[in-house]
Amino acid sequence: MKRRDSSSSLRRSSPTVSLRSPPSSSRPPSGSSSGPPSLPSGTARGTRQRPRGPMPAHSSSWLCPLWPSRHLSRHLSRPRSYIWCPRGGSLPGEVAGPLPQKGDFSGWYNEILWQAGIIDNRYPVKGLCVWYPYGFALRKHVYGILRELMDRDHQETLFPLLIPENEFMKEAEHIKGFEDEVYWVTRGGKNQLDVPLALRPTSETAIYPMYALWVRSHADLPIRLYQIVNTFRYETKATKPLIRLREITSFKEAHTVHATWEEAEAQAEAAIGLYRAFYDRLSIPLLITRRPDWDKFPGADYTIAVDTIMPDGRTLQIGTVHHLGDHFSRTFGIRYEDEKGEQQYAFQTCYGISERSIAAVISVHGDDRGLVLPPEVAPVQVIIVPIIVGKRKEEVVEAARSLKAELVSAGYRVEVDEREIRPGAKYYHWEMRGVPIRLELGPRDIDKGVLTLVIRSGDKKEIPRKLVNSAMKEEMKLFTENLRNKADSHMRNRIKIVQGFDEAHDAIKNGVAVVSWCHQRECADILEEKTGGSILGTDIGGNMLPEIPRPCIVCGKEGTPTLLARTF
RNA sequence: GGGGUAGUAGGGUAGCCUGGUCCAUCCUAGAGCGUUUGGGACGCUUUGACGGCAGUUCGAAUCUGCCCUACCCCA
Repeated sequence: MKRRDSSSSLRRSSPTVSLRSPPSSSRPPSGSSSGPPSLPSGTARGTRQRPRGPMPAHSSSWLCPLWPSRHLSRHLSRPRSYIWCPRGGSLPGEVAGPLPQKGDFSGWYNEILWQAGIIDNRYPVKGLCVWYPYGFALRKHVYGILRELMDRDHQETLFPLLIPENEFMKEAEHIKGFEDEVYWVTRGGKNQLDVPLALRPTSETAIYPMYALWVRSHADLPIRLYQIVNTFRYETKATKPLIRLREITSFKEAHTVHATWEEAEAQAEAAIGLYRAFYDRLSIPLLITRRPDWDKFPGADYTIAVDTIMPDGRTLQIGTVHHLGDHFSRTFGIRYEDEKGEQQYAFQTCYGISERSIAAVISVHGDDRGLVLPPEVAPVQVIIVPIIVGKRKEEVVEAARSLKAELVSAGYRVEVDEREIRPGAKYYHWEMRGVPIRLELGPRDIDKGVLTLVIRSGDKKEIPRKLVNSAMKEEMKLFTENLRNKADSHMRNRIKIVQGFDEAHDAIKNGVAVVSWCHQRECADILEEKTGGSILGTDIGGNMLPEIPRPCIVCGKEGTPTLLARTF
């Protein structure tokens, strides 16, 4: 069975996994006397051991990532607003091991998440990750866009993490889809629970019993709610940070209720519109397809998914929209009284986006030097690097700070890097973190009344100090446009319209093959086997694809444009 | 689901086949001192590791078993 997205909700089948808390007697003694600096070496290793990956180098800043470096606090009193990254000044990785080339996507991806301070995947439970402050700031801005879009006609809510077994087991298809990957809470303290509690793998079964209570009349409809929560899935395959996780930390799931099937369909369309808008803001091009029947959400009438193409040519599902029909409303008893006074079952949709959206931002835009972030979501949009030489230090620092103040009041996220390291080291540091614009300010610039401006894409120029505000606005707009154009053309180049199996097989080595397919399962199986790819679905995005010939690539009957790819 | 490779300091390696008690080295980081500063500064002193559990043994990083974890390939 194919696995598509750990994030936005699909299925799985079989036994259940019990979560067992360790007997209290086996709990390691808490490192009572050990001071803060001993955490990484002492506590962590001694008791729980942390086998994976690189470790941030200096322990005190790992503990207190927001603390200014010692040198700085000693020489220059600096405001604490600095977005400080774990491991302080220079990263071990930046010097010891350069970032792998993006051509080695797997190596590049694993390394950049750590080096750019996004997440640390060395938490001692497989498949769980920790967000670094910088990564969390990126998440905050990305999800800020998502919230803004959702809030236009949805309301945000919060439902519990735990779902009682009896509710979870109500919808047959749904259970079959998830039961193999559900974590179960079976004990409270020393007592066995009467009713085992599932950690939500997705929240249909948490939300719909409440919807059954809330929905009374047609006047209550439509309901459009969403929540941003963590969800848990016991993935059995290899996990991958932000992409295939056992704890999805950032699942935005929307659940709507409507009077008719058609209204629900219109809502699904609207949801796709929202996701288009969301990814457009992130400059990420999309493929939009209707998933084949055997690959839809368990319990849905149909599923529409949005994917993007990763640098290695594989596709990543970064959002799904499901029309649930009345399957769940029948099992959970979500009924309303219509205008004629008759009880009717409601129709529902749900749709989700996860931190895969952030994986996409990182992967689609990043380059050999590190992250490249769209200005709208960059935690730091402008980094000011004071060029401090000898005697004019105070003057330069003051100039940098007042420049920052000016830009901050204009609404930009700006930092001054006052660390006592060489300017070049700072440039590399902030390039790795994807800061769109760097302003260098030294004695020579002050004398000339200019700033040296460097775009993350590489261009360098001088701008008059007085025009800095308008220049920022202009440069960021240009930068965003360039990002979008580059990503778009990159994607277009990876989509190939093909006629035969061999051609398809070749095309999916680097991207997506467009074939014509007749919707028959048998033909799909043959197609997938002969080409080594998976069917994403039938194209409904359209904007990327020209017309293609009609006969099915397998049987020759009438077909429709269908996307075939290697998937994550 | 199947197979492969590998876990030694924060990161990268050596040592393992042939067990021997100081686990070596490179980079980074922490503590300390000094010199530096327009594209990754440097010198000296110092701190820090054999994934876990069990077994074999006088003795285990090394041999055996189980577990955990990571990466790669194939359904």
